[in-house]
Amino acid sequence: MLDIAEVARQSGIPASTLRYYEEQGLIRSAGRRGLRRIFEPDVLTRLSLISLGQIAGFSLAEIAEILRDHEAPAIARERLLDKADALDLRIRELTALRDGLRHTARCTAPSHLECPSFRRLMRVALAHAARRRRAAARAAD
Amino acid sequence: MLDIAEVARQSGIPASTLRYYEEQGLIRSAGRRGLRRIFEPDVLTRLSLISLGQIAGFSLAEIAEILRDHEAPAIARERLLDKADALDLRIRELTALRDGLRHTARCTAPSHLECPSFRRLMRVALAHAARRRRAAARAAD
DNA sequence: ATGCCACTTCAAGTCAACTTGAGGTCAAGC
DNA sequence: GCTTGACCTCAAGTTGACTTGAAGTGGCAT
Repeated sequence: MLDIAEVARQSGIPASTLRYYEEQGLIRSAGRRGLRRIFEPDVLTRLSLISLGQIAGFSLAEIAEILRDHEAPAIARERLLDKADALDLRIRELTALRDGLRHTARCTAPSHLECPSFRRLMRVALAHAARRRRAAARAAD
Repeated sequence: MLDIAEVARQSGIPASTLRYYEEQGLIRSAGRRGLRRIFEPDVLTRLSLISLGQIAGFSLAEIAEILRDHEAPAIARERLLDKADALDLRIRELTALRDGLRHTARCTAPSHLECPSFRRLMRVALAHAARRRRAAARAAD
């Protein structure tokens, strides 16, 4: 059994955040010793999963939902595959962007705006931004 | 010359956001017709660049700085290459994550936690999260 | 010339994900 | 048994990127 300071030390996540995660239902403590929370060691695994989800671009609310599902007998496989596909798209975008940045740094043309590959990149950017706004608007319903 | 509604229409960015961007020094209007802003058409290029920067993970403040540099005779090539390298790292992480998600969905092992590749993925996640926190702390100075 | 309504400003609100602070409790070492 | 200080709660503050609302102005079609 670990106290909150030990969990913080081993996970690298501040105690304030751990309390916040508990309040949000992302983790739970095994009980209390007096006032103080005590945690089972496997909370560290759960915290890894939470970090993983954050990198993947899930909100904490989504992560909470997935973790709930995960505790049920069946794992939400479809959800994971969806997110993998979304990551694919994002990876392609970031790759294009990276290449665009390298090109921009290398290219000695008088203006980057004359460069077709740079202009293509910008079109992708606006399209992506529009997509994000639509997604945000949908989520606001 | 374009009015704000036309810029909004062509860029897909709401007028409220365009005013906000102007206030933040990201774009500027060519002048006013009465109270109303009028924009030169090349503001659309600038807005593309802003979206591009956002995808790349720059904050608006960073984008403003880069755009300022960009207007000076020399382009901040080094900065761009730095960001390209940072993107490389991020792309590698996301790729690992995507593969991990696909594996997790496919893998029928009783518990993913027993799977070595899944466990490796989780270590990467915690390390990444810690790095982000350190970066945020540095930025807070 | 007049009325509409797209524009304007400015302050305040929102959202996620935390952090901070004040004031309180209690387990443990001396 | 007393102090210390790590822990607790709960409310409020913070940051970034905007949005919203109220109240005002003025360009332009009729």
